[in-house]
Amino acid sequence: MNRDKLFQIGEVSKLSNMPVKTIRYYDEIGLLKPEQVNPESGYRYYSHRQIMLILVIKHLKNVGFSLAEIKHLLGKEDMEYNKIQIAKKYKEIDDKINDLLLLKEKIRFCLNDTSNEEKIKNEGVVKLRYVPETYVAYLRERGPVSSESFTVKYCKLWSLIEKNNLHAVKHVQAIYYDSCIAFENRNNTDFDIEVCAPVTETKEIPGIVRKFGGFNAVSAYHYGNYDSLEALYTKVFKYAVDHGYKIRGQAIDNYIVDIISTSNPDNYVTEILVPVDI
Amino acid sequence: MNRDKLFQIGEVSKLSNMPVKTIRYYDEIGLLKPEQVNPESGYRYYSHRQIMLILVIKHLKNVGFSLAEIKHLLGKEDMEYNKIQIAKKYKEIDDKINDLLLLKEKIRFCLNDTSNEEKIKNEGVVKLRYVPETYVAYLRERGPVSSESFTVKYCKLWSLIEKNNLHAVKHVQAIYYDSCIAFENRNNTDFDIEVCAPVTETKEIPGIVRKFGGFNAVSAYHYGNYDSLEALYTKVFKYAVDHGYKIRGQAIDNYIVDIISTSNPDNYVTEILVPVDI
DNA sequence: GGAAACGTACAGAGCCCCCAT
DNA sequence: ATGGGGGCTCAGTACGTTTCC
Repeated sequence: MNRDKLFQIGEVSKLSNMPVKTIRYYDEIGLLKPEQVNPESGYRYYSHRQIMLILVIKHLKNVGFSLAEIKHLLGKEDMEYNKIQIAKKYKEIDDKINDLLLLKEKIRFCLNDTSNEEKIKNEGVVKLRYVPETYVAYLRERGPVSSESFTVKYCKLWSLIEKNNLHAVKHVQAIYYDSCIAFENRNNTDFDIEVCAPVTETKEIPGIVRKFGGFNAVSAYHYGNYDSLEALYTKVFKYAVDHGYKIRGQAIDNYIVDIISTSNPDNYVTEILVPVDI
Repeated sequence: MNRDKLFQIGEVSKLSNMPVKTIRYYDEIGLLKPEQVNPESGYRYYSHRQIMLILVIKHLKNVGFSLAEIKHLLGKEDMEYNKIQIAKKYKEIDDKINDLLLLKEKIRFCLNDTSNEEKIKNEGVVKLRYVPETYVAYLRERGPVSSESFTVKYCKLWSLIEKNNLHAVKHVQAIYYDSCIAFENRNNTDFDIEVCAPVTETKEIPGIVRKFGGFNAVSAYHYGNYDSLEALYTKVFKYAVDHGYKIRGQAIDNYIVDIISTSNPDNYVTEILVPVDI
């Protein structure tokens, strides 16, 4: 039976279009042993059946099996078993596609956000806008207004998102539930603050995901670091009062471009929102 | 400025939900250096800004950047550059999705084929069927009928498919252009044989991809190894003659279940086709 | 006594470099 | 030119030991 022509590793490589190193590696891990090995030179010799096997391995690799799985599959000659494995792999690939589609969606938001940046170069312009309804993962806690405490809140929010397998998109927001007090009592260290991030999931989960938006708000864009946010808030509140809108009592920072997108605070873009009833 | 609270690595780990080892590893590769290091103990101390950076790193990792890319991105503070990189990554993901969709399609064919297997348990039944039009990658060469020479032909066909970035689906076929001679001149070593495989691409490429099918053929299924294929061919030819069909002069092996799907030749399923004009 | 540090090995699927024939 | 082997990649994880707070 072994009177078939035997091929050297280089010939096999050329025929099967598979690097020599890889074929040697397959021998090493026991996936594809040569038909013969010259005990003196260590040269490997392959039969045409093994070359076919390389094609089979390629096929299975293309279908997404790992080398370990392929080794297992080649061991069995049972069709049913293979069919089950392939069906499983099919589902795996479907899941992977769904993950990537979500990821794509996420990135699309990033791109949109940064390109939005160009059309919102209306620094300091105050106007009324409707905030559409979305679902957000949220974390509401009392605490001081300091970047350190914000960091902690964001971390907690993110842990929440990760632990519940949610998919956050777009930018993060902070809601100050007692903004009116805040502006009078600067050095208070006990504010009622919520940080939240829009997610793709569209159902409420008590304590984790809730609806946000669905109201009108007076809005303005702020560029640069957060030192001068307050002046803009004063302007926005004044706008609401001047137009006779009823202020609901919260203030919202909508971090369009923040530390996630740029390391230079001068590039920050923040929309501030004061929800009102008109 | 450095009067902020500094965090030990364990605290950072708990807050950011990132293993201690990983944070240390990020220091090692220079991705995230601690704010301070105690020169005596080697203890690392992080500020809240660096904890935010961990979230940024997580975000970028989620979006598909490698650690090296992230290091590069964090080095720059230029928005435009980041935007370009993100757009690039977006395209990468889109490509990956398309690849997976093709792969999914490919697997769907595998599953269909093997489930077809059940409904074609009509061993030896000869009947007329229409072979629909498809596009196939093909390789037509003269040579002997031996498994060795077939191996070489398949390898060449596969190289062709790979080099032209084609996407083969379903099973492979062999077309014997001088089948009539073949049955008389068994030991001839110079047959006109074509091996081909259906591809998803739907345009002809001269010498590589062509249309196949669009004709009627007498068909029968063969189970097991190829030793007894010939008897079935005789039966099929007789069927064509008996029904008064005009034989076109080729014979086609359609390898439904072959070495790619099973390692046991007893499980092989081959459809044989003799194209006819009715 | 828990938490920090350090060093080494391992995972998958190969790729790259150097040396011998 | 064609073999062989060993070390390297990536993004960590696991194990073991020692030192620090």
